[in-house]
Amino acid sequence: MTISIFEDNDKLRDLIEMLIGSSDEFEVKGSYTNTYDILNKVIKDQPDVIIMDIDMPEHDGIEGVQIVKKKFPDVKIIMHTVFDDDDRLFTCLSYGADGYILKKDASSSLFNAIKEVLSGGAPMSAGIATRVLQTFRKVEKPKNEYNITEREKQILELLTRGFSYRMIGIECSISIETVRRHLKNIYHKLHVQCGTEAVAKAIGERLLML
Amino acid sequence: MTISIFEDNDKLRDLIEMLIGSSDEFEVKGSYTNTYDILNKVIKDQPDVIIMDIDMPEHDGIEGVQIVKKKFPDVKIIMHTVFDDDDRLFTCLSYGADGYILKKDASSSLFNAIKEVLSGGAPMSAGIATRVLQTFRKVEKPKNEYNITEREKQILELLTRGFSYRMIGIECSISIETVRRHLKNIYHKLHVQCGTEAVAKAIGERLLML
DNA sequence: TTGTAAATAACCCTTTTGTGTGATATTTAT
DNA sequence: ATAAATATCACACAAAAGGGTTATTTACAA
Repeated sequence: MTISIFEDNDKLRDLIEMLIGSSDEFEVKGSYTNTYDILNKVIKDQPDVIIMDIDMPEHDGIEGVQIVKKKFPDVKIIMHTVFDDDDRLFTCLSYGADGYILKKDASSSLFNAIKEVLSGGAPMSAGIATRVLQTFRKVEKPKNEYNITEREKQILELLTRGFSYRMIGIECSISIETVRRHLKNIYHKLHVQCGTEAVAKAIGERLLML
Repeated sequence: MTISIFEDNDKLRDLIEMLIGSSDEFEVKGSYTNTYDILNKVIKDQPDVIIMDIDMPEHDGIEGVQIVKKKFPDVKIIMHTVFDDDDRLFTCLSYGADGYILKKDASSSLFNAIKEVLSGGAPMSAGIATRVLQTFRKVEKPKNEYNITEREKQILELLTRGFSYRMIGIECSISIETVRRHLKNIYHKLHVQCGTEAVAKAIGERLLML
């Protein structure tokens, strides 16, 4: 199994290289200080796994993940970084990173992570995994802080689907005047001036499911 | 640290109980064959961690997760099940499950999982973690398949914020007629009939960030 | 150079929206 | 039982939206 390393800190890079090279299972094919021309580096090395730092000068690891995964989706990429903010994390994941290990973890984590991706897993530091699962938590209740009634919600939903006042009236079997009255109340409750703004707010605040 | 177990298979339940009980760190406070009246069971046991099977007669583990997490979000729940289908997995995660371990994994996994949730992590079997990360990949698509131009996007965004045609014109320093023309083009490109529908579609398909 | 796409603008005309004001059932909660 | 929401309908009116058509300018690529 072959590994490529992208890490701009010389000491750390040497350390990782040594750590991995000392194993008889893995071989370090290349190590680099940034992701400049990364495609050719990957083509040359043909690594099974890439250890990717994020913060590197000129061409960083996020760029690297994006480029490599687009061309070689089968190459496993483990992010190895100090950053644990949501922004960078989810950007990397969306580009297809296979693992996300924080540098503050023991270096044995990195070694285990390599074995884990190779067996089809997705190694993550504890806090990272928690953050990822957090995103699946249902947005509790549509808290309806605006006191929109059921009828109003129904009408708002039809509006969202592009129904005109008249069509809404027909759909709900009520007069267009009633539709107007409902929408009037809705706009007032949502503190908006018009239908488009109401729709944007309703979707944005998850008052209705789309 | 105290544990409660929900598992209808008698043999397996005994095994888990023994496995955990043999440790001097953990104490099994209760073990049950289904999640009937689970709230009172949890109130009585006051467990730090719950091991939760999914497939149990009458009241299953999915129901259990939902009920317990709603009242006691701080109790850690590890799903321990044979099922690895997306449906059950993401349902449990949406209810707030903290870990998801497959029964086919070594039983030491379960033991490690308990330690991991207690230290704030989110233990998952390898395949599960991969499945979870997979969902972030397809989210990546701000790919403007409708060929909306920059100018059009800007105008669409103003519309979303409740600007009238006239206000958009003033904001962009163009005549209302031009605004009209742009919106006309936008509606055509998005295959919608009116502004509200366009806004709903634009937000829904992430054509613009809100 | 010519052609295509984007942005700009105007005119006409109909329908739709949004608001103000008022009123009457119907349901729900106290 | 009674008060408070909620849902219903109506009328008038100004403003806005949306559709059709045509045209000019700019920029960039074939």
